[in-house]
Amino acid sequence: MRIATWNVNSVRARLESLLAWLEIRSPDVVCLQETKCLDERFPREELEGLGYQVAHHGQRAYNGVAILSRRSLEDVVRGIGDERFDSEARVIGAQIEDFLVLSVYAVNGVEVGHDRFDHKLRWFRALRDFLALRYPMNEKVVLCGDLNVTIDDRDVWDPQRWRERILCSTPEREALEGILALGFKDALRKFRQEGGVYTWWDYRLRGFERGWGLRIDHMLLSAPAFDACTGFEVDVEAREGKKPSDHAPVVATFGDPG
DNA sequence: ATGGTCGCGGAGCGA
Repeated sequence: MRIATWNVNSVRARLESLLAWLEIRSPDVVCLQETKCLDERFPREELEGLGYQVAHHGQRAYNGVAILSRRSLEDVVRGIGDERFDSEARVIGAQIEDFLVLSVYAVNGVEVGHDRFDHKLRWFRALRDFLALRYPMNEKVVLCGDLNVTIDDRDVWDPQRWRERILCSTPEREALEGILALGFKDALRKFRQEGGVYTWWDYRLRGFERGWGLRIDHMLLSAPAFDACTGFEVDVEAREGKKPSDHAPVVATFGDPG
């Protein structure tokens, strides 16, 4: 079983690249973020044509999350059951065989001290409460997505430059730590301890060409999922081509590496 | 400190 997560920055703008990537990599499950469209504009038929069942939770122009699965997709949950936050489409979950999969797009927060920064911290607390209520950690829980936070300075190309700035600040890292404290572990760190693994590069700074990256897309695993995880990679090549997303896909393998 | 590039939707907002 291979599970991927990818912030595509508009599923419609990225459809050609996404379809080509799915054909080459053929993951069993794909969590998408920033689909940026209503459900009726989601390219369902094209994805079903590649053998995927589709669950989408979208809105007009912003946000939007989806789960694609070549295996049976059941018990779809949209939102976190908190009306303070569910006007923005940021969370979708589903059961896929013995995995509980979540596709999450965290609040960005703009900058430290901004109104949206405080909103981001409150949103993380609400997400934590939702997970604590609905996701038994003795199951194989796979929380995927653009969490818009670096876990520590190994996830930052220039920690001095990014010190206490958005995506890297102590309050954000503590908010993410609140999720991890439920019992999740960072899939990457089962395999690699060194820094320099990034998933996002700013379009504006021409960050990819300069190696100016951050790791803000994560796969957080419950202990049973962590134990079952046999591989992890960031597909940096997908950030290279023409008209790329600003994020690279992350792919984890569970069970037989094949 | 500032600006830079995308995508949506058709001006300005969000990232």
